[in-house]
Amino acid sequence: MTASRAGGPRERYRAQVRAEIKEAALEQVASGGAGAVALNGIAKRLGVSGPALYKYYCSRDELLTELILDAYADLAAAVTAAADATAGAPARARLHALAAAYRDWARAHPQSYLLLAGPPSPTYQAPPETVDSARAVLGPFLSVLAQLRPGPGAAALRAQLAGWAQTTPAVAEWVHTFAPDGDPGDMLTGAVTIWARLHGIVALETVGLYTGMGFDPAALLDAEVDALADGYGLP
Amino acid sequence: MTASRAGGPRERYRAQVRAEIKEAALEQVASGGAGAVALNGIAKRLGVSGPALYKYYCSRDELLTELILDAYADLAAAVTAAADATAGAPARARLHALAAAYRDWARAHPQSYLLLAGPPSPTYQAPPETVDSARAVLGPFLSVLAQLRPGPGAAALRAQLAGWAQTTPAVAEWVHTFAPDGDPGDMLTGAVTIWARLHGIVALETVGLYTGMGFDPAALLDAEVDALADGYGLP
DNA sequence: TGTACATCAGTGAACGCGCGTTCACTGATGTAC
DNA sequence: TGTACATCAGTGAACGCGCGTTCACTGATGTAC
Repeated sequence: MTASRAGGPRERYRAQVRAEIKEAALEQVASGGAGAVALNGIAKRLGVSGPALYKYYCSRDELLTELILDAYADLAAAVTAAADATAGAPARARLHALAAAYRDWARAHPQSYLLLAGPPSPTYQAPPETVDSARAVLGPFLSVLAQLRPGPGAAALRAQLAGWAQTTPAVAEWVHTFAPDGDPGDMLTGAVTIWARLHGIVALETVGLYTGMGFDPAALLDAEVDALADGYGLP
Repeated sequence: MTASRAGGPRERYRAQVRAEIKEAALEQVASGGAGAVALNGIAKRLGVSGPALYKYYCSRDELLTELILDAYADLAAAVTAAADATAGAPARARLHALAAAYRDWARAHPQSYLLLAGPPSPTYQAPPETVDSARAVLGPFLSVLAQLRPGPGAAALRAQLAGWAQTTPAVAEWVHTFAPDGDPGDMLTGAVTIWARLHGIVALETVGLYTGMGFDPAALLDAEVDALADGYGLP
């Protein structure tokens, strides 16, 4: 038997073509959202017949899933880079930096952001890996929030999330990785809160619902980050 | 000439059929999002040939636009009802009620909410009426926020929005309608802030990104509303 | 009240499109001996 | 080093689908006199 060996020329070629396919698909996403991703269109752009793509992806949905996972990874990398770049700075300043990195990524790849924000098509079923990917984005925020003192208002939420961490070891471990000294309930409360605030601001901006309203979304983002930092007593 | 008179039987029939078409379209939206809206499918459900629909809507996009406007109106009605039902109650309690009404509407019509939250298709161009419709949703929040004292953090945002109200009479008028005694800059700041927070929480819930996270979105919503009320010094 | 006519809802056929996907195949490429 | 063979990327034709939209038309319905 003559199988293609790992790292062999054929396998390397495969990886490269897969990357080219994803690149073309990303251009389609950028130009018209998830709905614009069409295998035939990709094939045409690569100068190849349609069925050829089935040597690399066994369905359109599989390709979409990879695009989503890539987008998550990309966004996570941007946020992580901001966390690394501000290591040692006061928590509030870091939070501003992470939030700005999140928003900037969305502005640079608006349609990719919408890909993460919603189901790409009625029939599409999100695979479970996407949940892990979302965690990668939120992780750096955890490390920045490590010293938060949650307000009394979110008691119910905090209790629920503390319970989640207690019953789900993977979650507790994840929190511990990014915020070793933090209380899991507090940390998760902070993460979920900042996540929702970020998404709200960025999603409305991305779909264009601020159009015609005379304000800079960055100002709203800053105000919300400050409000959160105030509420949590961050320095 | 024998034109069909306003209120005549033919015109009444037209209105009824248009409503049936929208109803069928709404079912499609509910089952698979905006992408699932297909004229042929609607025709089939109404027991009518496809081209017949063109007597009522001259294109698919026109139908989509009506669905969006209807959804906005429906959501606005739900929020307004909550405002009316709590007239006279403390601002904080009313804010909770409006936020809950907003979320409840989204939970009752998740796909319709997604219709508002994003462009239904790559080619679709949102008509300007939708902006006015969004205002109708936010209006009741303005009246509830009438007595807010904005924190110092949002100075930049407040200044920008105050400027917008000054240069755009329609906006100033709109604010005045719902919050006659409020400062336009403060009012708009509050409205935009609560809007983004609501949308963040509700959108993440609607697309299912909280799946597997052990908390009740209502708890998050309550915590965020409380935080906002605290920040704005609402009773 | 009766009749002739204009209106208009609805039909059926057709157009042209692009889609995802399958299949049997060809021909180049890497591999094993 | 040369040769025979297995592998596998890519092709072209085809399937079946549903879509939005147009067109010329029929037949019922409401209206005007």
